[in-house]
Amino acid sequence: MSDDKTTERADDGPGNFVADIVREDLAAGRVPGQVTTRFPPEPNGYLHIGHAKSIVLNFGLAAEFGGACNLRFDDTNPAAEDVEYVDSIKEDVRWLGFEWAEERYTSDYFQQLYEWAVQLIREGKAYVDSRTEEEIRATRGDFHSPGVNSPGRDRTVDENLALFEEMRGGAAPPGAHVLRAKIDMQSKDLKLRDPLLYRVLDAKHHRTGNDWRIYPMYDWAHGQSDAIEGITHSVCTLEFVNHHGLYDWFLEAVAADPAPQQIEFARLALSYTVLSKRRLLQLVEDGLVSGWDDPRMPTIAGLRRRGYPPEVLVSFCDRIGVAKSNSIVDVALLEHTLREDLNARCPSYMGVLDPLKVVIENLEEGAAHELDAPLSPDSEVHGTRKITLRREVWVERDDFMEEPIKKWRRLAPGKEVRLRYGCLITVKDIVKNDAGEVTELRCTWDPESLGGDAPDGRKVRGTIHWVCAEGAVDAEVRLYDRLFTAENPMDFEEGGSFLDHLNPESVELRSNAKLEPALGGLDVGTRVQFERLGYFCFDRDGSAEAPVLNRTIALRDSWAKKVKSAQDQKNQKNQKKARSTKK
RNA sequence: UCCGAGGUCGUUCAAUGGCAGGACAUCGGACUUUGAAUCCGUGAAUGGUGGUUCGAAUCCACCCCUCGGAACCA
Repeated sequence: MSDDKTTERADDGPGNFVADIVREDLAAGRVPGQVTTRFPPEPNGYLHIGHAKSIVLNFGLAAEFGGACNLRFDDTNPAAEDVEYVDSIKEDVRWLGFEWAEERYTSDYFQQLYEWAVQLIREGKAYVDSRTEEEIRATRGDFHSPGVNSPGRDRTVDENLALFEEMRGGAAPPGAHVLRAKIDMQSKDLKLRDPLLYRVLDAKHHRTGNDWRIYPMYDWAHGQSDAIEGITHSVCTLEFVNHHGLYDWFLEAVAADPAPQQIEFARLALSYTVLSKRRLLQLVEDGLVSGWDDPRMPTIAGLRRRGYPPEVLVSFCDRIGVAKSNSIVDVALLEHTLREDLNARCPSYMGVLDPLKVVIENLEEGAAHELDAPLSPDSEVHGTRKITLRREVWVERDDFMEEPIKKWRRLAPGKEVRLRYGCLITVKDIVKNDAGEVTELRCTWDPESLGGDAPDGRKVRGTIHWVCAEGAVDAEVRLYDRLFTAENPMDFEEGGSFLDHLNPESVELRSNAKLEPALGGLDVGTRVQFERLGYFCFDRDGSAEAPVLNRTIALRDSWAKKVKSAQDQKNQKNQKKARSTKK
């Protein structure tokens, strides 16, 4: 074999330091039983592509090392959480292609957590503080000064037990008492300055109803839940690095053995995108998008509706790597991954978004030429479909220029172009309305070119898409673009907001689109390429008779890029000129 | 200012004391019945200063920069 070298230097993809840690732990015999991870969303919002990174990491670790990954809803704050979110989260994880070993809820552990808390009180490691929220905050100290001990620290075990029962049983109103761990108010690790374990909340929990009034705080609940489930590697994002000491302290305090290990990685940030539940919620609530699944949203539901296959998100997460340094991934990488997948997956049809009529004058009225056209230029996998050429066809308005710029290959007066898989036509006359708008192109065709080949082998550089007027399917097409115009939408001027960077052209409607007949009656969710335009997905807003399509992403367009950069240069030159003449 | 986590091409991830490499982006070329896809190619980086070493992105010291932390949120 000639590939000794390639196997020796196997391309093992981008880095994943978490997988490295697991591998080392396994090699050193530090993993009791099987590798076990969990994906722990709080059911207070929809999942987005940032969560996909965590999902792929956690489920991927379990798969790679033959272990298991649980889905755990971290539902310790009934005020913010709801079943609506539980359902959407499950749907999204499944759609991404992952199946959890067990579906768990932190609320499943409320009883155990409570018993452990009582144990901590008995051991003098927790106490009830009866001061106000403000007092507690004020005595915590800050970065530079130590905290001051709470008077609650001196209460006896029995006193604490009795007070804790008041909290649990209903005698104490919300805010009257909290349970705190007795650690060290002088610690330089602020998280260790007697953190709260429990607060009293008068809220109905979406699962436990009114069974409980005391609700555990994240830090108290999370590590213990990990321990209960036998999680070996508890992977979380970087902002929890500051909780690491407390995570370990709680585990040690209840003698969890073996103890899970918390590992922090950098969450995903994407250019031209906002990924924070709070801000996504704001977009939804302010009506700036149509909902959580608006095709412009970076939510899993939004991307799904936009036309992203789940494999694209997984493969994207695989190639961005997992590291510890905060970074912003270029959205172009996502778009590249998308196009790569769609190019292989989608059959290519023809659709005209902004139709302009072409009449082929020397093509006999009533005549119909039926042709077989391939559904993929590069492979046989998609087969062919029939298209029909008649006297009247639709072409893209953008494909005609009355006064063509240089290197223009498409329709222009006197110019010959190819109708893809159809024939060669030449523009003879332009018909305009009173307003001076072009309404019709009168052309002639070369009957010898039926199918699109030049009979004498002459070079025809321009090839455009078209749709036969008779039998065309009317459709609405929505052209989506990036939601924000700024690379980092969070980089706004003082007094402004990320909304200042909203792209006013993030969606454009083409309500008069004409599609080839083969596109009629396709199922919602079907993905196709429109030749020369991009990839499109049938949306649920449409019907078999009146389809609605979302543009998932445009094809790469090096011509448009060239035209634009030429224009930019011109503008710059003009500006310079203007400046120098001013002087 | 205290504690903690980080700092490698434009971006992102590698190289774990031994020739700084891949992907995306950029630019150029070939091909083309999608100005697509594909193929080929170009340019581009170790935050700084000292030290250890035959040899340092990697080890040590000091400095600089970025991010996170003082919720009865997760």
